Order: sequence, then C-alpha cells, then structure tokens
Amino acid sequence: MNETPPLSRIQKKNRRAILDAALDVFSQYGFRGTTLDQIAQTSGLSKPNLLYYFPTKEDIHTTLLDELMQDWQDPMRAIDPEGEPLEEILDYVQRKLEMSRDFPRESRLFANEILQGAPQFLDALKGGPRHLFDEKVALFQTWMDQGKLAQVHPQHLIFSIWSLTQHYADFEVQIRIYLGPEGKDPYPEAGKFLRTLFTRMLTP
Amino acid sequence: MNETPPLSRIQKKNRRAILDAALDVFSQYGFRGTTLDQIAQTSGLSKPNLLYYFPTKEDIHTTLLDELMQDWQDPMRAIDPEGEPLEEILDYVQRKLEMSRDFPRESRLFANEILQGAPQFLDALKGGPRHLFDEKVALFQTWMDQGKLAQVHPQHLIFSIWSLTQHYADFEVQIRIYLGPEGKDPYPEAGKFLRTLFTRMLTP
DNA sequence: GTCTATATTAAGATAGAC
DNA sequence: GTCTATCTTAATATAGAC
Repeated sequence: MNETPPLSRIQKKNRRAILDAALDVFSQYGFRGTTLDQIAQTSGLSKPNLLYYFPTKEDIHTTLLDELMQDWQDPMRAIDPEGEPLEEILDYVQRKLEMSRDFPRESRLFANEILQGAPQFLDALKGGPRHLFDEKVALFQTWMDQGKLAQVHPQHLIFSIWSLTQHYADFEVQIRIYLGPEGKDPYPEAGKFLRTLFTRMLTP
Repeated sequence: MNETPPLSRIQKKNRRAILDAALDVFSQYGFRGTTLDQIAQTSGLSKPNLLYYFPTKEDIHTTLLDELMQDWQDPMRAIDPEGEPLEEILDYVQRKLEMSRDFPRESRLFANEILQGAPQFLDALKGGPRHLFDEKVALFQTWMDQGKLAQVHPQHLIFSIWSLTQHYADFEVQIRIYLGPEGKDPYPEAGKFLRTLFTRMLTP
C-alpha cells in the first residue's frame, strides 16, 4: 500500500534517536504538554532537523503509538488455550509485569493517551485489540465453567491484571516514595505478591 | 500565617467556576497541556477575568492539588484499628472505588501529576501521607501476625488497592470500550469483583 | 469585576544557505 | 542532511477603560 523508501543507516539512526527522545518526553508530558524543543534537546538534534525526519510533531507521536500497538498485545496473544489455566494466567501476569519493568515509558505513553481521551486510540482499540480481548474473555469463562478456575467476572479479571501490572510503571514515582528511604527494585516483590494474589483468587 | 481576605459571594462563585473548569481540563491534559483559553471557555469567563481571580495558571493548578491532598487520604484515615480486619479492608476498597466513581476528574488530576514526575507532590507526599501509609502498613502487618488476615506483603497490598480502584477512573475510556456496545455503569460489577478478590486473597 | 486591546514570550513550522 | 534565520500562531500575562 505504501511506498517503501529505503532508509540509509544514518537515517535509521537519527529516526531512532528522535523517537527515543520523543518517547521520553511524550510519556511524561503527553502530546500537548510536549514541545519540539524538548525533543530536540533530548535527542541532541536541532529542531529543524527533527522536522526533516518527521513532517510534524503529531507525526512523531503517531509513529510512537503505532509501534506501541504492535507489541503491546503480545503478552495477551501468548495465552495458550491448551495450557494449564492458572499457570497461563500467572504467566500472563508475569509477562505484563515485565513489560512495566522493561518498558515503563511505553506504559506511561499509553496511560497519557488514555487519560487524554484516547484521541488516536479510540478507533484502533475497537478493532484488533477488542477482538483479542473478547476471545480471551471467552476462554477464561470456559475455564471457569469447566471448574479449572474459580468463578470471577472475566472482564474485570483482565482489567485487574492490566491495572496491577501497569501501576508499577505508571505510578513509579509514588511507589518509590512509599517503598522507603533507598529504593531497591520493587519488581521482585511485586511479582511474588501478584502471584499470590491471583493464585488465591483463581484457585477453584 | 496567611491573611484571610473575606470573599464575597460572587467571588466564591467565580472561583468555584474557574476551579471546576480547570479540573476538567487539567485532569485531561495535565498542567503543561492545558491552556488558559480552554479554562476560560469551559468556565464561561474571559481569560483576563481568570487572572483577576488567580494570579497565574500555576496558581490555579496548585490550588486544585492542595484541595485534592486534603480529601484524598480520607478513605485511608478511616480504617479502624479496632474493627474487624477483613471488613475494614473491604470497606476501604469500597470507599476508594466510590471516590473513583464520584470524583474521576480528581483521580485523573492525580494520575497526571504522578506521570509527570509529581513536581508539586514530591515534598507533600513525603510528609503526612507517608506517615499515614506507614501506620496502616504496620496495622495490616499486625493483623496478619495475629492470624486475622492471610499473609501478604502489606505495602504491595495497599498499592493493589490504589491501583485497582483508581484504574476505573483513570482508564475509564478504555473500560467503556471493552465493556461492550452500550456502556452500562461498570461500578456495581467492579465492586463485586473487588470484594471477591480481596476476600479470597486475605481470608486466613 | 469585567472587558478590549495589547505586550511578550514560546511553539510549530518553513526558507534558504551550506 | 544540517544549520541559522525567520515566519506565524498560540499562549501567558498586563494595561487601562468602563
């Protein structure tokens, strides 16, 4: 559908630098709260140079969101209908938690977008993601009906997984303040806690 | 410490209108993503008139955050050390969920502030709130040691309550998309779900 | 207290040299 | 491809009339 203009090595490198810097800033301040000056400064490129690689500020933002949508659902896709139900869900929780640990900026970019009313996502969310969600809801319901999982509201179960795992990225500042004087890594304990939580909730 | 200039009725009314409009906009776009024009339009007042009531944009924002800090901890303060442990926690969860339902904009204002690194909150959070948090952590630990609650990491327990309840306000757009075609109120089912979750996790 | 007009700076984007 | 200079619009804030 699209032309595929071959990118030189330097082009790739600079596009990456811009997107990386933009992710830093957009994930913290949202689209409207972010300025090209900030992205320029963070990336080490000049402002006109940004606009040589991306026609507009919005285009940078959209590119980031598009990339995010590619990977963000991988953990849910990986839930295996043939697997052992509780283990499948615990593994899903673990994968989501690792996403928060390893890609906190992406999580916050997403959070910012939703907070602002998901202007870009609204349509995208109704498409593929919605279908995947419904599919896993049905799967969880089947497992519960077969007595392999305790009965809970399957949609809210998924919301709870998203909420509990993304919280460690989105509210990281707050977590660090409350976890005490010198912030050791909260993720190992978070993993243990969440494993306990979902095991107790879902064991039939 | 401060002068207390008596406010006329019209002053109170206009200040309220401004703060209410500002809450609308700040909670959606964050401090930097919000413009005075938006607040002016939403409140129905002219832009110079905003600045008659509040010296700067920042002053409006700070006022909102200060008010928020007043009430935001009430649900946690209300946990009764003399009460029945599981019921106290379930009631706390319920109060937090009601805050999300009744004051979603406040929840999102808070979320935005944390996402942006909590520039205003950092110091405030280390003060009173931190003390209250530690006090309840100790209380939960006591209850667990007495065998009145199942053992879990008490700090992460509190994070989980915040996360699960605030999620319904902060990610409301997403929730509505996934809950289906015509969005009935998600809160009754959320309340039931969370009650089940915390009962199963915490029953000794 | 509220308004119109305006000063001033910041921000997105472009022109054109190199 | 990158830079300096600059255009244009938007945004915070102020002045001063009413």
